[in-house]
Amino acid sequence: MIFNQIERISNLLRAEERKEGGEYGLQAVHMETLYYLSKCNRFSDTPASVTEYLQLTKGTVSQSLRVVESKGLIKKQTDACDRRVIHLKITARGKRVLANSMPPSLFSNALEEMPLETKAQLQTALDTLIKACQKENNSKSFDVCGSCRYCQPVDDKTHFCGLTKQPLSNDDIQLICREHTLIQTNE
Amino acid sequence: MIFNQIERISNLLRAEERKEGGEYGLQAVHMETLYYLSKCNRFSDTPASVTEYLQLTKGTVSQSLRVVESKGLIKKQTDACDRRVIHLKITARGKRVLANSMPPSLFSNALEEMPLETKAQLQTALDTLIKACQKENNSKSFDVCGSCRYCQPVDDKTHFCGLTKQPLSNDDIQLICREHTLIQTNE
DNA sequence: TCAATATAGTTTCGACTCGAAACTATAAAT
DNA sequence: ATTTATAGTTTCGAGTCGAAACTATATTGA
Repeated sequence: MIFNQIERISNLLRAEERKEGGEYGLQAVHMETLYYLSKCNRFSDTPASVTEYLQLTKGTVSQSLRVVESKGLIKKQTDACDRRVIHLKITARGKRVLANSMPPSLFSNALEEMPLETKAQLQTALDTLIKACQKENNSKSFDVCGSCRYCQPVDDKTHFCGLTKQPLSNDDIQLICREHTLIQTNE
Repeated sequence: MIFNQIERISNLLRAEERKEGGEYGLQAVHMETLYYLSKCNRFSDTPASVTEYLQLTKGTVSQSLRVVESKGLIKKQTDACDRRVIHLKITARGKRVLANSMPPSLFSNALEEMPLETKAQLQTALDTLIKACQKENNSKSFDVCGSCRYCQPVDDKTHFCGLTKQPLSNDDIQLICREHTLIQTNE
């Protein structure tokens, strides 16, 4: 029953993405890519990360990125330390498209209409579901730094990533990281 | 925030559909088509209904259906009353594929793990969200007969559809109908 | 240190999606 | 009986998608 609902909402979302993206000659997967890039941290804005997030092949993603780049929505930047790595930066134009389209108005309006209490319940329940899926997938949780086992508080303004050995700001820890690892729970 | 979660779950679902479908040479949209056909009623198993449900164009759907048919998962049947209309029937093979793949195990397992109370809250909250989306879309709600304004109870075993003038069984009213219309609420 | 191996990304191919527009066929309306 | 509407198909071009071969850079290790 819940799966029916998820499946339906997923189709609604995809239809909206097609509709919104269509105005700019974009496909649904382009919108999903752009949206991911707007939510991920500075270690996770690479073709490989997009590939893992969407669970496609790197060849497929490479082609889609070429299209999105050709429309002037992202820009490629070679990493300074590792010249194999490319960072995908959303352009000003890309940000405008994204701001107009995501979330699609169908969802922002529907969510606005919902009672606050129902929204709070929905958020908590979805969080439980996502965590269960992440556990089930047992790798690649693609969540925000704040909920990662490697994230350590330093003071009230900074945190520290035990994996990349990099400092993280309060803004940083709200971004999605490809290296995100679930906090271990003993059961 | 809730939108982030929905977007993530939607990507997880699509990835699972690709994975499960891939074993049979099927694409994600093929899985969604098959799943829809397994959940819809006898008035709604047509190419036009699939088109409206997925919000694609009829040309696109026509081609996808040809592929799904060529793999022996559905069969086309011309309607007896209106020879323009085609009914899409899932074959035994199609049913087997569907039973193996939908819901994908990632979701059935994750849902199994969730506490009953959380599940109940999730279901209620998702229902509210879907209803809000249906209202926002103001047409094409694609929901089960039971929640349609045209559905009238006759006795404890049968109902009656005021639109198609057809009797509906208790099983029937749990299937998705393309003519589904929201019960009007005065606000 | 230099060769083997691993990693990040691109390219190419073939099957398929997707929208748009032209098309066929049947039914309904006038 | 002729329009008009509806259901579905076909064709075209751009793009997705996976698989496999490819380039380029980093890392490993003998």
